[in-house]
Amino acid sequence: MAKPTLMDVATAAGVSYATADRVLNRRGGVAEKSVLRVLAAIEELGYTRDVTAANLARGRSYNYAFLIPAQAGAFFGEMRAAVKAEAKARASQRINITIEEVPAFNSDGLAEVLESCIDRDLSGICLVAINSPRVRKAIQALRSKGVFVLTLVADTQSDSRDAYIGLDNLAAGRTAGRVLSLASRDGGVVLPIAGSLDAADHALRFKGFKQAIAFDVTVLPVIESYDRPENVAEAVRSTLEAHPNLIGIYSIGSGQNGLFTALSEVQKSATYQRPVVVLHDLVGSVRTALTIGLVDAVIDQKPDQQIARALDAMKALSDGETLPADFGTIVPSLYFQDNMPPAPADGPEKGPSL
Amino acid sequence: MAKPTLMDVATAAGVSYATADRVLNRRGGVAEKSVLRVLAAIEELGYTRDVTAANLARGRSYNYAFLIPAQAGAFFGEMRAAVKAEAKARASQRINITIEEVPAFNSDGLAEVLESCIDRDLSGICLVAINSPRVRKAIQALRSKGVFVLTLVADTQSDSRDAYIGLDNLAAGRTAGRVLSLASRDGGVVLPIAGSLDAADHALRFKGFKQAIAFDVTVLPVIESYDRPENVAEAVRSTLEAHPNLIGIYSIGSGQNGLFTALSEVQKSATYQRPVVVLHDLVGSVRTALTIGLVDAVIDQKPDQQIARALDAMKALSDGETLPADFGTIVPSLYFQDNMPPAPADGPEKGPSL
DNA sequence: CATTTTTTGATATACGTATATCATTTTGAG
DNA sequence: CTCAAAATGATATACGTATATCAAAAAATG
Repeated sequence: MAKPTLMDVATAAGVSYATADRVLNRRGGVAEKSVLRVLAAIEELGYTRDVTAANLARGRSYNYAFLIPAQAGAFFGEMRAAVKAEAKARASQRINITIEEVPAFNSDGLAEVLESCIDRDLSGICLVAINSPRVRKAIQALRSKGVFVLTLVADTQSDSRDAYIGLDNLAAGRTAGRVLSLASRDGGVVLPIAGSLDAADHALRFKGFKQAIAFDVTVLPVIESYDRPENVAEAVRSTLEAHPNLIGIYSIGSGQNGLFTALSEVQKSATYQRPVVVLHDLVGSVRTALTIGLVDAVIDQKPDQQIARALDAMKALSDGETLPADFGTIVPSLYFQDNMPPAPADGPEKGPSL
Repeated sequence: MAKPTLMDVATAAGVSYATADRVLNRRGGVAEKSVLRVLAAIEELGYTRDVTAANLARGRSYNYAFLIPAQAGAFFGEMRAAVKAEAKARASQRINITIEEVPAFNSDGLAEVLESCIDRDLSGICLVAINSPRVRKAIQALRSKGVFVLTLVADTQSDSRDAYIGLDNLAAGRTAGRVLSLASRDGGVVLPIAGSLDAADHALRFKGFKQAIAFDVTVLPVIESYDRPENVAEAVRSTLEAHPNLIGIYSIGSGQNGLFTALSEVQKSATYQRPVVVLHDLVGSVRTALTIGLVDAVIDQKPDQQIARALDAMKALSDGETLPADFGTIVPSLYFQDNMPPAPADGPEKGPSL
C-alpha cells in the first residue's frame, strides 16, 4: 500500500527496471508493446515519480536570484524580508535563492547587475523592471542562455520576459472607485491623487477608478504629485476649501507623507468631516495610519504572495511546465482596520537544523 | 561553491563522516571538543541538511487525511477541490493525502470515520469539527497514538486538538460592519441575518459586526433563519416595508437562496433603493450574485488557503516544529465585483509526469 | 603498565531515481 | 537458416543522508 516505486511498475509491467526507466525518461529504443505495458502499469498503480529522489540523483538544484531595489521605502524592505523567508523555507528543497541589491530608479545600475549575472549558473532571475535598451539587452542575453527572467511589481515589454508577476492595477483602481462610491450614496465629490499619470501603473489604476465610480459622483481633476509631499499636502488643503463636501480621496501612488500631514490637520480641525481615504500598499506608515484611523481602506498588492508566486513560476518553468495565462495576476486585497493581517514577523533564527 | 554536504562538514572539522553524523543527529558518545569543531564547521560552511535526501534515507513519508463533509453546498465542494489540488502538488514531496467523505451534520458519522482512522498509520488528520463526546474521544485516541489532529473551519475545545485553522470570525463581522457603516454616512438602518446565534461562529461575526457599526447607524434585531430560505425572504420583505430607508443587509451565515429571491424582487420593483448587501463565502451562486450586482460585497474565508495552511501546519508539526500563535488565523478577504479572484479551475489532467 | 572505557574511523547497506555499460535475447530482413 | 539490428535485462555507480556494525585508536582508570 506504500507509494509504488519504478521498480514496482517494472515488475507489474513484466519488464526490467531498465526498460521501465527507458519509457519513463523517453530514452527510446523500446518496443511499442512494452511502452504500452509500462504506461498501463503506471496508470494502474498510480505511480508518480519521486521528484526529490530524482533531483538528488540528477544532482540538480535550482538557483534563483532576486534583484531588489535598495530603497528606503518600506515596500521593498518587506519584499526583501519575504524573499528571505521563502529562501529559508525552500532551502531544504534544493532551491537556492540569492538577493542582489540594485540601486533604485537607475536603469544602468540595474543593467549592470543583470550583466554580472550572466555567468552565474542561474536557472531564473526575478527583477523589478525598468525600461531601457540596455536592460532589455541584458535580459535578452540571459534568456538566450536559458535563464528564465520574470518581472515583478513593474513590467517590461511582454515579449522580453518569461512572465510578469504583479498587481492587477485596473482591478485595484476599480476597487478604490467602488469603496468611494459606496461611501457617497447620494453623490458627492472625490479627489484622485497620483504620482504621475505617465507611469503605466498609475494610469491604469486611475482608469479603473473612473470605471467604477458611480454616475452621480464627481471626480475632480487628478492631482499629480511627482512624489513631492508638499504638493500633496497643499492640494488636499485647497481642495477641501473649495469643496467642503469632499467625500473621498484616492491616493493612487506611493509617497503618502504629504497626504498624512494634511489629513492630521483635517482630523484636528472640526471644520470638515474627514473624507474617506483609500490608498495603496499596507506597509510601514500606511499600516500605522490605518490602525489609528487616519485613513480608511488600503489596497494591498501582497508582496509576500508575489514572491511565493514568482518562485512557483520559476520552479514550474524550470521543470518544463507552462504557466496558466493569468498566473502572474495578483488580485488586489482590500484591508480595513478590521481585517488587517498581522505585520510580517522576521522569524527568529533557529539553531542548526536537526 | 556548491551546497556543502555533511561529508564536507566532516572534512572541514577534521573528523570522520561518522562523527559528524553522530553530532548532527545527537547520537551521543562524542567528545566535547569534537562536537564543538563539528558545530563550528556547520556554522562556517553554512551547512543545512538536505531534508529530501534525509527523508529518502529514512523512508519517511507523510500521510495525511482530510475528512470533508459530503454536502451539496458549494463550499465544501471547493474545499475538496482544493485538497485534491494540493495533494497533486505535494505528491512529489513524499506527502500523501487522502480525502474521506463524512456525512454532514452528523457527529456519530464523523466519529465513526475518525475511529476507523486509528490504525491507518497517519501522521496527521484534518477535520471540520462537530462537538460531541464521542468525537472528542476519538480525537483523543488518535492524538495519544501520535497523530496530529487539526480542526478546520469549525473548532472543538482548544485543548483537544493540535491546531485550529479557520476564519477570524470577529474580524469578519467587523469588516461587514465597516462596509455598511461606510455606505451609510448619515446614519441609517441595517439588518443582520444569521442562521442561528447559537452557532459560535455566527455569534462571533455578529459581535464583530456590532463593534464596527458607526454610532449613528441603527442595527435592527437580528433575524435567525435556521437555514430556512422562506424565513429570510419573508423577513427581508417585511423589513423593507417597515424601513424604506434600509441601508444595508449583512447575511451572517450561509444558505443565501431566500436572500437572493427577495433581492431580485427589490431590484425589479422601483419602489426601494436596493440596500447594500454583504455576505459570506465566494462560492457557487454567491459568485454569480456578486458578478451580476445582486449583492455588493463578499467576505471570503479562502478555503484553498486554509487547506494549504493546514498542510503546512501538519508538516511543521510532523517535523517537530512548533507553530506560531496565530498560525491558523485566516484573515477575512473582502471582495467586490471589481477585485473578485478568478474561480478555481480544476486543472486539466496531465499525462504521466516526466 | 595493563585494562577498561570512551571516542573515533572505516565501511556497508538502504532510500528511489538517473545514467551508463555490456551481455543477452528477440525480432526482422535477406 | 543466418546475420545484423533492435530490444531487453542485469548490473554498477552516483546523489546526500540515515543507520548499524566492527575494529582501531585514544583516554581514563586502576
